[in-house]
Amino acid sequence: MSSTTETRASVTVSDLARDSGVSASAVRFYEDSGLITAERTPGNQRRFTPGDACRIKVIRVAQRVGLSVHDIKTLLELLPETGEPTIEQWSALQKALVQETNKRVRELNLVLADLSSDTKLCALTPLT
Amino acid sequence: MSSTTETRASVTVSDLARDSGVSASAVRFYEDSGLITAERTPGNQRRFTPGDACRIKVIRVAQRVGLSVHDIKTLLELLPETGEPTIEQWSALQKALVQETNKRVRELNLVLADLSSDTKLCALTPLT
DNA sequence: GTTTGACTTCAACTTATGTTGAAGTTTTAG
DNA sequence: CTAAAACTTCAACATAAGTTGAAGTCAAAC
Repeated sequence: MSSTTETRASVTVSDLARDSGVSASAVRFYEDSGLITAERTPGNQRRFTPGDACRIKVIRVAQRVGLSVHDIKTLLELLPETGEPTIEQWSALQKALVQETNKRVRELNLVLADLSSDTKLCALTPLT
Repeated sequence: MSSTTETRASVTVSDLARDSGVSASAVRFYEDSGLITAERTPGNQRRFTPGDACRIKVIRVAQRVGLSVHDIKTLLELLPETGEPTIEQWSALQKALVQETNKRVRELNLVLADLSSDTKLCALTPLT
């Protein structure tokens, strides 16, 4: 009854880079930053799980939202440190990302409001 | 018939910093970056015009939109290099800022769309 | 078993947006 | 005039998010 999908470490740095759309150096950077984790071969090479590509895709979406690596690290604590996340965990993460996105949208709407109330942009020289 | 408002250089770095809400070092940085210009006293000290506080306020709004100093420099080319901008010039700038803001909002809306079409966040393991 | 292509670590470099501090000069108040 | 406050330039530091390259090690194919 063991799962057929091998989730154990088998993905190399460059595999993961290819699968997730970031560079190999970024993959290493994310591991150094604690956004992803890797097992090591006896020879000390990194081995990721297939699910890590998912994790990196989440990182990329979060970056589009405007979150920093530090913020993203916090967000990813919604997922388990080990093994595949449950649907519920993914949902919680998704929800958090949606909320962050809406926050940024609200900030931009404030900017639009400020831009419209002209005098806030800058007190225009009053017409004579 | 000369104007009563003295627009000629009379504002020091720290005056401008106070009036615009940024630090003195930021004021110098913006001048170095070409976002604002200053005349110099015989002793080589910077002297800004009162209108420069406006310019810096625009810079700050533009930063809230997410524009870089480089982008902002381009934007500010909508204003005259010298003297007070006309209402039309301010309007053009405001319009450009609104457009940029809307662009960012659209980008965030794309993120929201991606977040909603779950499989884009990451292909969730299909429920058995 | 050896070669070739990945992989490892680590330090230095990059861009952006400033801040901080040193050493020296101007301005201003008295 | 002179002393204090503010100004000048310039170089170094700070943080974010990586990239690049050197020197050495590992894995895979033949």
